[in-house]
Amino acid sequence: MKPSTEKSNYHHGNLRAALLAAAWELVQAQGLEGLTLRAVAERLGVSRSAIYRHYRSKDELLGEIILEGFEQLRATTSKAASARAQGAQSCPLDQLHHMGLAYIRFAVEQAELYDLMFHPSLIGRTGEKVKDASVRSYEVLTGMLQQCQNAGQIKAGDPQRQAFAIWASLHGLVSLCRGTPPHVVPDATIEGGFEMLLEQLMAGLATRDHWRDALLANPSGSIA
Amino acid sequence: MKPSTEKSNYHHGNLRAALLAAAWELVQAQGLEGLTLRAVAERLGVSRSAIYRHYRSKDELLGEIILEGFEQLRATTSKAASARAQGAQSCPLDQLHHMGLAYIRFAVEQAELYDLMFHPSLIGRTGEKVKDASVRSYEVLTGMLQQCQNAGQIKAGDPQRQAFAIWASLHGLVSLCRGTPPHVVPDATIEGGFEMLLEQLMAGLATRDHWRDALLANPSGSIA
DNA sequence: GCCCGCATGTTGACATTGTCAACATTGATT
DNA sequence: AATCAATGTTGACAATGTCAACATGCGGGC
Repeated sequence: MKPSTEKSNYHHGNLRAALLAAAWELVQAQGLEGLTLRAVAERLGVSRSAIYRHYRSKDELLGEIILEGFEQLRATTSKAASARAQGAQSCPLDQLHHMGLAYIRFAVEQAELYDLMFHPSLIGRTGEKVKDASVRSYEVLTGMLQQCQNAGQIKAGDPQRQAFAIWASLHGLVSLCRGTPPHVVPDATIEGGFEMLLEQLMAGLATRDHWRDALLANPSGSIA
Repeated sequence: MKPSTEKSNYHHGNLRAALLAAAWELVQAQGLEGLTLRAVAERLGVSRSAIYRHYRSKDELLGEIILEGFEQLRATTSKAASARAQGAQSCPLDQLHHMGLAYIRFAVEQAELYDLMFHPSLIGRTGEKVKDASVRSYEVLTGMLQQCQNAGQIKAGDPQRQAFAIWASLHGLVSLCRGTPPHVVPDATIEGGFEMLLEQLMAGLATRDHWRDALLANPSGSIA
C-alpha cells in the first residue's frame, strides 16, 4: 500500500520534504521576508502548527534550506572547474577563473537563496551541519588554489588565506552589486566588476603572465 | 526660557533627538534584533506611540541611524587619510593604505552599526538621504585613487571601478570575518586577512614597487 | 478481525511587535 | 485668558512564531 512514488494523501505522507520544498519556493519567490511559516503551511493546505512535528523551529527549517544552498554552491563551482578540466588548453588558473564565474553566476541566479545563506540575521542560528557544508564549499576553492600552486601558476603561500581573500572579494562584490549600499556604483555591472576585481587580484597572485594569457584567450562566458 | 543645553522636561522637549540617541545605543548594544520601538520608548520613559510624532515609521528611524553611520564612516576614513598626509614620507598610496585600515577598524569597532548599514533586509527602505551619504563616503575612496593615479603610483583606469573593487574586497572581508558563513576560516584574523587581501589587490594595482615599500616601511597601526 | 498507542495534524491561545485612531495635555499666540 | 496646533497616551488590531490541548488515523498485538 505504499508505492514508492505516491503521495500517500492523508497524514500527508511526506510532509517534511514537502515543507522544505514549499519553503524553498517561497524563498526564491519572495526572499526571507516572504518566508512565513503560515504561508508555507497554507501553500500545502496544512495547518500552521504541523511544521513543528518535523522541524523544531523556523530556524531549523531555514537551516535546512541554507544547507542545500551551500551544497548546490559546492556542486556548481566544483562542476565548473572539472568541466574546464578537459578543455583544449586547460590549466588550473583557467579552472580557477571559471570557478569564480560560476560563483558569481550562482549568486545572481539564486539571488534570494544566496542572500539567505549569508544573511547576517541568521548567524549562529543555523547549526553545525550548515557550518560543515559551508566549509566543504570553501575547500573546493582551497583545493583549486593548491593545484595552481603545484602547477607554479600562482605565488606560494597558505592556500587557506589566498582562498579567503578571493572569497571575500567575490562575496563583497556580490553584496555591493545587490545594492546593499544603495547602488553606489550605478554603472558597475556585475560582470564588469568581476573581471575588474579578478584581474587586479590575480595580477597580484599569479606568477609571470599566466593570468593575462588565460584571460585574453577566453572570452569568458557571459553571465546570467 | 530656553537655555541652550537644557532638557525642557515636559513634552520631553527634544524627543526626536533623544529617540535617535536611544535607538543608537540599543543598536550598538544588541544589534538590529534588539532594536524595538517599544524598547526605545521605554528607555526614555515615553509611550510606544510617541515615536510616530517624529518618525513616520521604524524604517525612517533606522534610516536616520544608518545615515549617521555613513557620515561617521566618511569622516573616519577621510580623517585617516589626511592625518597621514603630513607624515614624514607621505604619499597617496600610503594614505590609501591607512584609509583601508580605518575602514576595517570602523567595521570592527562599530560592528553592530556596520551590520545595520549594510543589512540586506533594509535595501530600498532607507531613502534618498542614506544613498547620498553612502555615495559621499564612497567618493573619499575614488578621490584618493585619483590622487594615486596622478602621482603615478597606481595603474591608470577608471577610479570608480578601482574603488569598487577595493570596497567590495574590504566589505567582503568584514562580512566573512563577522562569521556570516560560520567561521569558515578559523584562524583568519581580520588584520591578517586585511593585509593579505590588500597586498594581493595592490600588487595588481600599484605601479613599480610603491606598494611594497609603503607596506614594509610602516608597521601598520594595530587594529581594534 | 479488533483495539490501543504513537506519530502526525488541528485548533485555540498567547506574547511580541509595528502601526493607527481616538483622546488627552501643554505650550504658545492672539 | 481662550484657542489651536504640536506633542504624548491609551486601546486596539493584524501578523507572526510558538505552545498546549485535542483529534485522527495507521500499524502492531491479541
